[in-house]
Amino acid sequence: MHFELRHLRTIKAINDAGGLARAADQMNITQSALSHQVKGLEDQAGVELFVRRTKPLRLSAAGMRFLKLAERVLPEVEALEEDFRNLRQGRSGRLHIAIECHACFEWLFPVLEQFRRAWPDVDVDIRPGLAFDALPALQREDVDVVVSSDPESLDGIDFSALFDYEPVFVASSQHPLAVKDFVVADDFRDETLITYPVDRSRLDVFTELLLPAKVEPRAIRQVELTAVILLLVASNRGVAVLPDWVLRDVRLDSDYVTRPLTEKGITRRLYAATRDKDTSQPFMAYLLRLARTEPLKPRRMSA
Amino acid sequence: MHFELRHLRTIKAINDAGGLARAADQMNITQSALSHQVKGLEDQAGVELFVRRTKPLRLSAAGMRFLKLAERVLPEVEALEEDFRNLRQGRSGRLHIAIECHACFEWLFPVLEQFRRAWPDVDVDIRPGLAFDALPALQREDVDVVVSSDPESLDGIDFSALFDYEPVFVASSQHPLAVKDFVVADDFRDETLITYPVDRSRLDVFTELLLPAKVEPRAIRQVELTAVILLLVASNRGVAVLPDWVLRDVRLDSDYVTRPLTEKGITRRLYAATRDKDTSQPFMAYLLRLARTEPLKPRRMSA
DNA sequence: ACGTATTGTGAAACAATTTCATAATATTCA
DNA sequence: TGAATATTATGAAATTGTTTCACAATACGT
Repeated sequence: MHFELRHLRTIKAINDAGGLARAADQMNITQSALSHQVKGLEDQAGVELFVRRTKPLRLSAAGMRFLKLAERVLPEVEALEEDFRNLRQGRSGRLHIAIECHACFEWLFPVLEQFRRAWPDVDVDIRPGLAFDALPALQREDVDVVVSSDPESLDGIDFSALFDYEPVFVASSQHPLAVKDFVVADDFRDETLITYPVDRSRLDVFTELLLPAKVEPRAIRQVELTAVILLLVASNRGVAVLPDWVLRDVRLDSDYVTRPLTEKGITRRLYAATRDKDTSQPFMAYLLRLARTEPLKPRRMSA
Repeated sequence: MHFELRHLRTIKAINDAGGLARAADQMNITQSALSHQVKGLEDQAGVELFVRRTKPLRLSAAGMRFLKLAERVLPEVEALEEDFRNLRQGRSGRLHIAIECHACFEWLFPVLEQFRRAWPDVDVDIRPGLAFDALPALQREDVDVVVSSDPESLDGIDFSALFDYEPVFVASSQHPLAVKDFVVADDFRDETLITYPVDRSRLDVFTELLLPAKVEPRAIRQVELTAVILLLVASNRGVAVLPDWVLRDVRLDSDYVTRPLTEKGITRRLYAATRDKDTSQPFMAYLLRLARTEPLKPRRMSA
């Protein structure tokens, strides 16, 4: 005994139309087909769904229960069908974002706020847990966008450049290094470096400066929140290296000094990784455009 | 685009089994059949339901929504299937009863109370509104049992005798007629007769006594509740004729007198009308047995 | 009781699902 | 990395299910 939605649709149509013949019309099949179908259904169910004694076919008590089920279930099914239609047309979808760079919250949040207004049917979320192994998760479709500054050549994955940024040294204006025009790797030897609590391989100071120069800071202190890092820096408990966009406000604050790393400064580029089949989806394209233009109007890509 | 429960079952099975091949095993079809089915479903939906890049097939975001639907809908469908299984085995069903005789509540209620304990899955109800046209309603399957004292020969309808009863005259012990051993039609000429608010054709006093004798009571007062009728009778505001089973307690009460109608008394028989296809259903047979034996142990059928 | 409206039935046409055999692809483990 | 294994995909044929056609049977209204 296995019911099908076809059966639910049939029962509902017959009830709505008030008769088998009229229902058949509405469903664009012959009355005969419906009659066979009802017979088959009643055989399967082993229960009489209709009162045969009367002429315009009417539902029996058991048939009524069937109808109740149909009226609860069919709208849900149709809602999903509608959902899929939207999805096919790119009006709805899922946008779960993994961020490898810990500081990206800072510009991503406002971007997503704006995105949400433009695409209310898209299911937006940030998955901070997946900082590790974000790209495999992208391939497995556990997430839909990965924000990263380390593009890899991966099958089926597109990397779209978003914008360039500069990892910038920040210290208290009381700090000895404040007198220098720029800082170099050796300057960190006697400093306490404050970083996000992530692996060195994903911190620009290390990958771009300290590891190549084989310099180890005197101490490292890991702090979760950007605001707290800045607080500690201001009270001279250590120094930090943060992306320039995080330091927008700090640059104007006389408690801090900001200095480039190396004489020329270091430039890094941020990318959004997406599955190639999604990259040109309307809402995805919209997000990428937004992420390229919105975060920092003053500072654009340099190349 | 038309989904079927088969598709929901497929998605759920693949998710539960963690792979297409294992799911096919569980569903007792070949892996190939499932593969074709999934392909067909994705074509219809126009949406990728699975991540093909990985090997044990996994649900995509859209597939997850489909799964959610399946997990909401399938249990409901299975519940109905279970329901129908019970119904086929006669364990569940509907028992909506129409009573033509207004006083039948008195014995029917306790009977149904006992019935409900024995058949908890049967949907029991009394439909008092259908006192008129109860038999057509029975044929239309609007109700399942009609309690009546007027059997008709009707196609597809069985009348099962339940028990005999006697319509009995009841009056205050202060009433002038209390001195008589029995009452006759003429005795009503100067009385206020208290009856249920139904048509005369369904009141034994009229059909069996007053109409044949062409006697009209001085006044008629219609009262809904049996207890209220008895109250009015006790305070000598009128007389009534009620079935003996209603008067069981009253007979022992010195405020009342009860007297037979005519010298020999009148005997009526109560029937339960059912559709012939239902009459031998287990729970229906149980109800009829109960209704025959339970109401009045002291008084059984006389013929 | 007759004509009309409605439902039921069997055989054939049509459409779908499933199987079989085998290819293609991913994953695992040495 | 490359074989061995596990898993999914595909095409053609067999099977099963659904619909149509033509007409029979049955209820309903006047």
